[in-house]
Amino acid sequence: MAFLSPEEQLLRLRRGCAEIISEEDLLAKLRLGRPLRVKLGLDPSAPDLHLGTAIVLRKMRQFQDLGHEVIIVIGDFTAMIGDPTGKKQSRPMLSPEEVASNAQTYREQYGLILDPVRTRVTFNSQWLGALSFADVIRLTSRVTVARILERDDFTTRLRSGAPIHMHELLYPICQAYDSVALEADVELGGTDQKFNNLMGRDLQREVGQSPQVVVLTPLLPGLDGVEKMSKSLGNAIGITEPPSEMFGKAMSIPDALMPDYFEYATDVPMEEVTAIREGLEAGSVHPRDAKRRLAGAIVALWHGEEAARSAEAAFERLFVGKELPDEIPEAYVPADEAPDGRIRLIRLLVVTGLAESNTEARRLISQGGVSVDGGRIHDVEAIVPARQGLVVQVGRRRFARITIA
RNA sequence: GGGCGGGUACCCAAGUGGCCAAAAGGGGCUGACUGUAGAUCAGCUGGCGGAUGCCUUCGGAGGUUCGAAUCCUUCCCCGCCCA
Repeated sequence: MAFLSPEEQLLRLRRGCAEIISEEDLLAKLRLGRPLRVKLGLDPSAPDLHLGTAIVLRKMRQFQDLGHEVIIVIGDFTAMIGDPTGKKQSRPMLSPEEVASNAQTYREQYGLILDPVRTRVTFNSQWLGALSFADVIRLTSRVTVARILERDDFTTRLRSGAPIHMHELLYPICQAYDSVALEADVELGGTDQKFNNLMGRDLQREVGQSPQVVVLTPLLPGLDGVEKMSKSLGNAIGITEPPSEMFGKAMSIPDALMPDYFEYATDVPMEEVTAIREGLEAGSVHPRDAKRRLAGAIVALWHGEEAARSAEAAFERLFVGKELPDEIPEAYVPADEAPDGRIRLIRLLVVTGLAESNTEARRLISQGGVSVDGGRIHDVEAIVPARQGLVVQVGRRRFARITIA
């Protein structure tokens, strides 16, 4: 795949990008005829790879496949600040031991998308930690306060009276310095990273380096269709989730998001994506069918065609046919919870973790959300047999198969 | 350093001595409907073996009172303005 002409490379790289700053610069760099250094900064927390984070990583993989050098920068040093972008908490710096043990985890996780042998993983404490206070002063002297405050979240917080701490202002500068330290040719990032990435360009220019090209990928909205996809918001589809889970979640995205998901989260050819979008708009394609195609394509990307087909079949049985799923998680009930082979339903729900408290269990039962062996139970005080293999269902999709332990 | 305004449940935000486990909205959960979801409608949304009852919760710690989210003292934290 390597040795494509610069123009052809640009053509491929452009697909699925939100913005490239700038295409001319990228083309010029591609024409240098050497592998470009492509940098991506990532949070040091345990990798949480989902369809959203996969977008930028897959773009990175594309650079790899075109013969370029990719470098992942784990922001272990900048984690002390916590990216002011989100509500992310700042966290203490990792110890060298933690860094070492995490490095392996990153490698494995990112290896699911990137080519492991050609991926360099670095930690920015390596160079940021080496700076003296005098270095920091010299560095910050190159950036004006007005320039930093341009950043949208700072402006917003300032206006709304929310606190902004001094060290947060340093975050963009730190990230920009990563690019300087690595002499990056290209920095990848989500659109929310635009400011930080552009700061890298400025700083590189300041120190006499050729400014990096900024390649921004779109942020994928989560299942709720509002917030961006993130594990902590519970609206994510993880790339290692089992096929049926993945399929079911994909089916639950809002209709309006389908074109975006097709384009950014699957390999479905753009011609087909366009055809589906037009069909949806014209009413000639049923949204349900389009979404099945989407869910199938997502599962196929991570688990293969075969898994996609069986996931669809399972979905059909479970939701359309309202049958039990193939695999029901086991839940253990200690034998002494049911000395006479019977147990209060309320207690059963709590013991199996299907309800958090007796009160919640009561609530669920009285609202008609609880079934035992397929039969809905409305009596809050019901006592049920604590039998091996008993299937308890709460709501639409939470199941447990009882094992007496 | 000075002046002013704030800190309430997952979030936001009312409440200024008892009717406050604490309004409204958001979020979440359950049900109905459906194409899975969404939208819509209805209900629920601190805990306690079944309670006109008890426990925990209104920044922290003390205090006043029969009774405190509400009053007092003190401490911590945040914002704005002035210097």
